[in-house]
Amino acid sequence: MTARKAGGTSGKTATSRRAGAKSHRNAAGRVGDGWQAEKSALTRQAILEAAVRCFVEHGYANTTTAMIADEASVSRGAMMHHFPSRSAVMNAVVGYLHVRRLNEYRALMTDIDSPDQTLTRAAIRVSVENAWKYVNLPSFIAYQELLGAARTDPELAEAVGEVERDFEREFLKTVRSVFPHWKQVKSLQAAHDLVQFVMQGMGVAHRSSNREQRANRVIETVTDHLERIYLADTGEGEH
Amino acid sequence: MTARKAGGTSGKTATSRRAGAKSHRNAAGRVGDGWQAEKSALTRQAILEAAVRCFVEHGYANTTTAMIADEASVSRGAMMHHFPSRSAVMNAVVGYLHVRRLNEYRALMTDIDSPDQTLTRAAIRVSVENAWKYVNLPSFIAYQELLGAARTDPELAEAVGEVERDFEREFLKTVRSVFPHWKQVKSLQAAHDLVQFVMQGMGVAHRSSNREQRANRVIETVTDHLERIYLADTGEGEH
DNA sequence: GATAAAAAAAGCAAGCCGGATTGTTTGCCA
DNA sequence: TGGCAAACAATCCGGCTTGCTTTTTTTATC
Repeated sequence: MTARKAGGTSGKTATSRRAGAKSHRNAAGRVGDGWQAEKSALTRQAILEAAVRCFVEHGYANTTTAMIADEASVSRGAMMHHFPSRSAVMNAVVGYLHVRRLNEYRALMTDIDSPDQTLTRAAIRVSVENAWKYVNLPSFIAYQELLGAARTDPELAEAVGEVERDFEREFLKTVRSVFPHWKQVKSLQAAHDLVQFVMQGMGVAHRSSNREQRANRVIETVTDHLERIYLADTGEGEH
Repeated sequence: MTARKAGGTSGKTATSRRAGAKSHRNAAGRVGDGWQAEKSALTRQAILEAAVRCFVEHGYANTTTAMIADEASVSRGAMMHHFPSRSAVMNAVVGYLHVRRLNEYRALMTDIDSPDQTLTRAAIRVSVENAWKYVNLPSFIAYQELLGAARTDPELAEAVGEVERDFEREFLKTVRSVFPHWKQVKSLQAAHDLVQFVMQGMGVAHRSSNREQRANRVIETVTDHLERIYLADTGEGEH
C-alpha cells in the first residue's frame, strides 16, 4: 500500500539533509532507534485524547474524523496515517480509556485513608462519594458514549467486551485492596456491585431534576446500607 | 424490515380508512378534530412506533428517516408530510415514549397485589423485580437512546427535559398509590430513587458479564434494604 | 572501518470521489 | 385540498490517492 516514491523525480531535493545524518544526537539518552517513534507515539496519544474530548462534547455519533484531527491539531491525513480508519481510532480509544479509567479509579480509591484495623463509616462514605465523583469524570462520560454505541455496533461491542471483563476484575481488586478488613468476599462483591450500578445509573441520568441533591441523598442511603452489611459480616461473623 | 409498499396500488392504510369515528386523538399529541384525519393519526402512530423499534435495533444515531419510513411501511414522502423534518419525528417520539413508558410502568406496578393493611416483603420484592423488567423493555431502551443523544443535542435536550419533570412526578405518584401504607413520604422517595438509579444503572450496563446473575443478587440486596427502611418507618409509628 | 551518497521508509498535508442522508419539489389521486 | 409517492439537489463524511518533507537505513567508496 501507499505506493511510495516511484514518482520518478526521486531526485528528491537533495537539499540539506546530509549534514550529520548519522550523528543522531540522542542527547537525552534515547538511543538509536527512535525519536521518530516517540513522536509518533505522542501523536497517537494526542489523537486519542482529542477523541475523548470530542465524545464528551459532541457525543460518539457526532464525532467525525475531521473533528478529532482538528481537536488534536493534526491533519486529517496524518491521522489516517496512524489509524487507517475511523473504526480503528474508536477501537484504540477503547483501550486508551480502559487504562485511563482504571488509573483514575485507583487514584480516587487509594485517596481514602482507612485505618489499619477497622473500617470506619467515614471511610465507607468517602469511597461512595468518590465513586460518584468517578462517574462524573470525562473518561466515564466518554466510556458511556462508547458503551451506548457498542449496543448496536458489533465491532465496537467486541472491543468493549474484551476490556470489560478485565475492568470488572481490576475494579474489584482495587476495592479489596482498599478495604482489606472486609473479609466476606461475597458480600463485598455484592456491595461493590450495588455501588457501581447506582452510580452508573445516576451518572447516566443527566437530565433528572435536583441531580446533586438526590445524589447526596442516595450516597447517604448507600453508605448506611454498606455500613450495615459490613457490620453484619464482622459483627455476627457468620464465619 | 424491508416492508415494501410499492407504487400507486399501495393497499397500505386503506384498511381502516372509513370506519367513521371522528375525534380520534392522536398519541403524538395532535388532535384530529374529525376530518378524515383518522388515517393520518394512524399513520403518525405507526411512524412513531417504527421509530422506537429502530432505536432499539439500530440506535438513535443510526436511525435514518428512510429506515423509519420503511419500518412503518410508509413512503418517505408520506412521512415527510406528517413530520417536516427528522428532528420533528424525534421530538414527537419523546412525547410518544413519555406516555408509553408511563403506561407500561403503571401496568407493571399495579400488577402487584399488595394486601390492604400491610406491606409484605413479597410485594416489595415483586416491585423491585418489575422495576428490573421495566428497564429491559423496548420503551426504556429507546428512551435511553434519546437521553444519550439529548446530552449533546440542545433541541432534543429541551424536549426531554420538558417531559422529565412530569415523568418523575408521575412515577413517584404511581409508587405511592401502590404502597399506600408507606407513610414516610421522605423515605419512600429516597427508596424510590435508589431503586430507579440502580435499575437504570443495570439497564445501561449492557455488556457487563453475568448480567442476569448479578441483577438477581442486586434485586435481593435492594429488597432487603427496602424492607428494612420500611420496617424502621412503620415500626416506630405503631409500636 | 569510516563516511558520504543513495534509497527507503515514515510522518504528514491536501484534494478528490463515492456513498449516504436529508430536505425539497413536482406530480398523482381520491 | 389533504394525503401521499418518487425523483432531485445539496450536503456531509469517510476513505483513498497523490505528493512533499524529514528521518532512518543501506550501500558504495576510500
